Amino acid sequence: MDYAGRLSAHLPLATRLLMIKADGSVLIHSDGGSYKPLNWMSPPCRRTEEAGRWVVTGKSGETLTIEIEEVLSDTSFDLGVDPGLTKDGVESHLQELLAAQMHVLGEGWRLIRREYPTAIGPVDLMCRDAAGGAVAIEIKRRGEIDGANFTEGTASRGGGHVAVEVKRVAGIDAVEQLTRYLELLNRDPLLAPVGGVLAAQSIRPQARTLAEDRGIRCVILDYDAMRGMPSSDMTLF
Amino acid sequence: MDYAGRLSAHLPLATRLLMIKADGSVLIHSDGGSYKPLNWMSPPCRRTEEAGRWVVTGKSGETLTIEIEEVLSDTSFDLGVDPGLTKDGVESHLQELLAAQMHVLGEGWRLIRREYPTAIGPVDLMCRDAAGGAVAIEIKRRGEIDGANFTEGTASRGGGHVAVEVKRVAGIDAVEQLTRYLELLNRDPLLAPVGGVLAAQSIRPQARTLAEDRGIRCVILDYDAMRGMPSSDMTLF
DNA sequence: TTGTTGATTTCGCAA
DNA sequence: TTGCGAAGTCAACAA
Repeated sequence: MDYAGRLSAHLPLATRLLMIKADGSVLIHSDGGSYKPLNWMSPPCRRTEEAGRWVVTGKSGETLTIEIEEVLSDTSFDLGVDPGLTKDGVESHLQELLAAQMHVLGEGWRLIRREYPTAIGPVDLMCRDAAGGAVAIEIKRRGEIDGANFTEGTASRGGGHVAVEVKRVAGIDAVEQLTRYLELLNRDPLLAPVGGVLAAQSIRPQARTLAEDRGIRCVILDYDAMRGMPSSDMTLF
Repeated sequence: MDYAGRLSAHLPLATRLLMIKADGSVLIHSDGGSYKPLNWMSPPCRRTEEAGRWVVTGKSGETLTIEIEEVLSDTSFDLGVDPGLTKDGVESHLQELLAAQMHVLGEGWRLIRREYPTAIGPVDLMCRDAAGGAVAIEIKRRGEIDGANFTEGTASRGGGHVAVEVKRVAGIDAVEQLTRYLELLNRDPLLAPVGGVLAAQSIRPQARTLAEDRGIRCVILDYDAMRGMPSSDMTLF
């Protein structure tokens, strides 16, 4: 095998596993290492085959040339469409954690339901604070809060309803989104008044300023601490 | 498939390609994407097999559970030992190029040695400018210079010694690193005074500002042009 | 479209 | 063994 692209690489003659995916990409695996192949060609690419010689040409002109001395096995299957992979331990995991540990938001807080539906989209968690006020929570892992703390920010207003937004990587839009939720939720006489909480593992100063200017409480979540607390531990670390 | 480790992941039932390498590692590939499998278990790991159910346990206790509904094909081969891969065209290649083309840094510059040792680490290249001043070069491919040019930056000071740093992906730390080298090198009365040059394929404005503030010359390397010059051109770009 | 950041990163080198 | 930086990184996501 010879590869000529951003770098040059050469593989001597040996028994290897060649994989051709549906998109034409080619992988050359050895019998060890990790999931990374010895060499490969990423899609999009074209492959020409002639007399034991494959030439795979990538989009940018890089070439992967494979000389095939002997074929030990050659199988082909249509895998069909990929249903996709679902990962937890990320957003949804933090959502679970916070749902199971409402107390980190305040004494007496309790969950109403997850993925609370609204006209402009679901809020991750809906709950009530100690005074019985409704609380909406949207979960993401890291946010734009920076330097805030549970003990900081606008205190939970007794009896007031609180919407909690936990953003992952968002910018100021997390505050904007929470603001939209609050506007909508406050139109419901059964919920209003609804306060807001922006919760994240970290919040940028800009977002915090904007949030607090709108009376939205800023909350920092300690993911490691929360992960150590709950009863269920599907994840090991 | 279910994975429980640093995160949790689930794959629904579908036709997939399972690969077991000689070291026991397991790969689950779909028919697209890149060379990265949908899921995997890195070595070292152990695998137990029972009634269409594989359980792969990693070193740290993470588990990969695979339920096998139907086997379309099952082949096994001993690939033997891997002769290994040889790569060119990365850092060392650019180091070679610059070592062979000192003239791109200035007329009359010449190489002293590659991997020049210092107490805080090796400088990739040590050379002398036209006036006989010592020059230290550390090679990486892309850097944090952005918008600089050979004709820009602090001009090579006649007779002064110049340390040249060529960073690949570094941030401002490239400037810091070069600064440390310069401090150390300037303690050597046989070398001092030693100037600095930060060379890269691109440099971020921040780094350039910091560098030039410290009297470090900023240099952009034209990799394509440099590669086109020498006799060998195994790589395409 | 472009840039930035995280990854079950992997991989290499050096201390 | 450990730690750090590079990768033909890949991939998700914000600007």
